[in-house]
Amino acid sequence: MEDPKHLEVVSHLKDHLIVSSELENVVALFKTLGDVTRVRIILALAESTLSVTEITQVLDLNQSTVSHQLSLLKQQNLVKGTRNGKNIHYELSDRHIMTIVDQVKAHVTERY
Amino acid sequence: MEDPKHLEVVSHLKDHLIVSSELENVVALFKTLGDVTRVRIILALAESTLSVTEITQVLDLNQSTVSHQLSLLKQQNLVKGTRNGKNIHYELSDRHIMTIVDQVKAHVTERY
DNA sequence: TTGAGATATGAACATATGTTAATATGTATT
DNA sequence: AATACATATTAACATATGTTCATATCTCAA
Repeated sequence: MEDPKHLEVVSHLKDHLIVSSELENVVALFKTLGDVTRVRIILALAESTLSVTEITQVLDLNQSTVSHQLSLLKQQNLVKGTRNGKNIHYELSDRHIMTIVDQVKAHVTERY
Repeated sequence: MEDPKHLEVVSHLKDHLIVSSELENVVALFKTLGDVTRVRIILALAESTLSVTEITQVLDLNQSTVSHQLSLLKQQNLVKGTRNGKNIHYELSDRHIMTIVDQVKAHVTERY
């Protein structure tokens, strides 16, 4: 009843599925994108470069929340900030991110 | 010192950034992909259709853990299972997922 | 150098999440 | 029907996560 090829494939699978540090990085990135606040910040920055205060106002968030989340986004290389006097202008560090978001949007829209 | 266009853009941004249910869905999908165990299961299923027991053996996981995580993956339409006697064969429900994973891999690899 | 505005940081808290053990449910075989 | 195997479910637990308040740090202007 069982396909002999299947058994062979499965028996060898264990050795081939390595827990690479690359996997850890991919997952960490997904985790970072798995929060509404952070994605809203990303979407806002996709429209325009913004200071922390501006993000706070535009998204109706606590200043502290914005700083904390920006810090996580920076750690993942998703945004970068450059000081401009008293303000820090934040922007997406990479076009790639929007591509990813669009990709997932497409997946979500497809269902049903 | 401030670009007048910038001010205008920002002042209108608040109304245009809607918290859509689509956003919620995108984020939920990211959150689902933001766990090593779940991604490992996805990567395993990308190689071959597998039963719960096989996943358990191949990935060295608790049977309960596998069932729980498969349940979450099913909720997000990432995998589907079809009963086959005592076993349930799980497979990726959609090619899209691997595209997304690859996309993110590319992003991660790019850094430095 | 003092004060005010902008941003970051630390601690505390409530909630969410992942894993496990125990058990229930489903399915085939005898 | 009884047993064994496969999968799902429930409850419990420890840990992780997101938000907030309070406060620190940084920068400019007076």
